[in-house]
Amino acid sequence: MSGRGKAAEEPSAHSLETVARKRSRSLAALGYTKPQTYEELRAVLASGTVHFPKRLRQVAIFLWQHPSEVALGTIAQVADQAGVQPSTLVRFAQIFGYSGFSDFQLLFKDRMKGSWPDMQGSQDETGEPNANLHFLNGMVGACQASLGRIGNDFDIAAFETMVDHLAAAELIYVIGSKRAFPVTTYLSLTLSQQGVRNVLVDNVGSTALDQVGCITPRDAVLAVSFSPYNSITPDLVAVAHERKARILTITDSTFSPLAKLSDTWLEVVEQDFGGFRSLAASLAVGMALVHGVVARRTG
Amino acid sequence: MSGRGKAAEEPSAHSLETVARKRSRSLAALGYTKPQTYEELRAVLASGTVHFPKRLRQVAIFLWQHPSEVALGTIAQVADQAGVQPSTLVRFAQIFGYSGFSDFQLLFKDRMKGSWPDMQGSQDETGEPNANLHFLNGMVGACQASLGRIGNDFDIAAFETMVDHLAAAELIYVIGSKRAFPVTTYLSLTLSQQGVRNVLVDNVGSTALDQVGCITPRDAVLAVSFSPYNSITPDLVAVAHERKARILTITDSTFSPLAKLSDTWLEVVEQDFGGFRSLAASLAVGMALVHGVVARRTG
DNA sequence: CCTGTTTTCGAATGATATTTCTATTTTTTG
DNA sequence: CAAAAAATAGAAATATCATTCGAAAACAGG
Repeated sequence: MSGRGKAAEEPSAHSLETVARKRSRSLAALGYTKPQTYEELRAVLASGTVHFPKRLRQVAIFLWQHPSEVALGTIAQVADQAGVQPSTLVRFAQIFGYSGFSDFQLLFKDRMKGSWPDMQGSQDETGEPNANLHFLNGMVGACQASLGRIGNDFDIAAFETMVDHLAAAELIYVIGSKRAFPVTTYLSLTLSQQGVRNVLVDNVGSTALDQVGCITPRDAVLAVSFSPYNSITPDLVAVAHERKARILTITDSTFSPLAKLSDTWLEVVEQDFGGFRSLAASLAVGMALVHGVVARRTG
Repeated sequence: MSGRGKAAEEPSAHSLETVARKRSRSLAALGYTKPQTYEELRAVLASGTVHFPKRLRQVAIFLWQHPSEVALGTIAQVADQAGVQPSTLVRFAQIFGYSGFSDFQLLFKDRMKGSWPDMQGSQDETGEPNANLHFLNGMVGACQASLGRIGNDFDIAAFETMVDHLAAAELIYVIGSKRAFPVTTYLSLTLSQQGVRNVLVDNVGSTALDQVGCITPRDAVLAVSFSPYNSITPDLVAVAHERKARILTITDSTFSPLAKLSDTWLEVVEQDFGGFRSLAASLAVGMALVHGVVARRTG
């Protein structure tokens, strides 16, 4: 919001050179051009051509998932929510060629302004006095928003590929921890009910590694993983990958460590409300996968 | 964003009097209460009961017509666009009982955050030739329908009672099998993450009966069960009932064997599509329960 | 036309946010 | 395993912002 600094001038040939010599790492120096719009930024992030270290990746994930927080908040608030230092945000912005966070933030503000061109008139009077009911409504809203996103942009090609691989597999290993575990549980259950043989890797008795150690190249792994990616799932999937199994993943961003291990992956972004995350979209996609596999095998 | 000032305390009877004597004009002094939401503010402005002098009216009109500018901009930018001095904006905010512009601006930011939780809404009703996509849309529809039913008829009283009992319990046993298991898994996980001690009765090693054999009258059981009711869940709950624990149930019909064993129960009806049942509504209600318990215990 | 009150303006002030810089930690490389 | 490079955290510095306050202007009533 402040401290814009007088160094806000466009990166001239000279300053580019200087930066490149001094810090040696800026996307501009690598031939990238500074994203002028939010969509361009998203495209760059999604391309996966840029590999960030831990904290910067953390920032990228947060920007991806909570653009409105970035637009509305101060650098301190955003840094806090993303779990990094304010200076890390500045570094991130500068890597993309901006003079600092304020400059960078304009992308997000413009985006918001653009997609909400000062409506006037629409009124919804939903006075909600009860706190519990309020939360419930918020949670329902988060679920519906998550489901809504599926309708908008869904990678049907990736989905079909996943169905193909799963249908062709001799045995399907279903892997997921923490928040993803309810999803894998339901997947495994419905697969079994539909007569599709599968193994739910639940790590009871800490036997997960031994289980995935039995995977053969004819098998497929259906992995589900959400940010933060600090569970055992990536390790298990890495083993499966070494053993040359097909890896099919449901995850919530390009930055998932599973993305690069996977033959195909689907992005399913779940919304949260008050820190409680929806699973509705993932479950729906999961059911569709099961249905697809059954249809492919029987049809 | 800054200079919040130490004069942020609510207008007490005394300060009201003082202000009224000194400046003689604040809506609080006129019996108005400080608007807590953007909608309330709009209502006050629209009512036309307040007559502002020229510059303040200018402010009111600008706020009405360009709420997003107010949310995203700094006081200087907003003042500039509205054609007034920054201090005029501060005065305006203070008339409504806020300590200053920053405080006032939160109304607009919250409003934006709330109604822009990441894109949502637009559904394309294109006739879908792809079978997989068709099923996915059907599944999404089933989820949304299930969620929608919550909004219509929800027994908030039963919900509150359940929260009370759960919050009062020494230890919470979470029980559910088959389709209900993903729900109990997520319930147990989030409860633990929120610091609420609980036992997930998962029947690994067929130890479920022994686990529930440890239940005391000070404990509570949170049971989830769906039709058909042929699983082990009713048996486990029956044991818990004999041991005089509180029984709180989420189920899908009056005919559930759990209903008669329960102190309180909530009906959550999940819709299915092609034989695949949604869990969205149960999960949403479950999260609301967890949230309620945490709020009750900490608040 | 004058006087008391209300409103507005704009500079001074106090507070906050952003950025820069450096020591430390982590990672990579030979 | 050691040395070099990169990345990070944290604090200090700096720029910007929000608020206050006194004086000038506009207004209303007599």
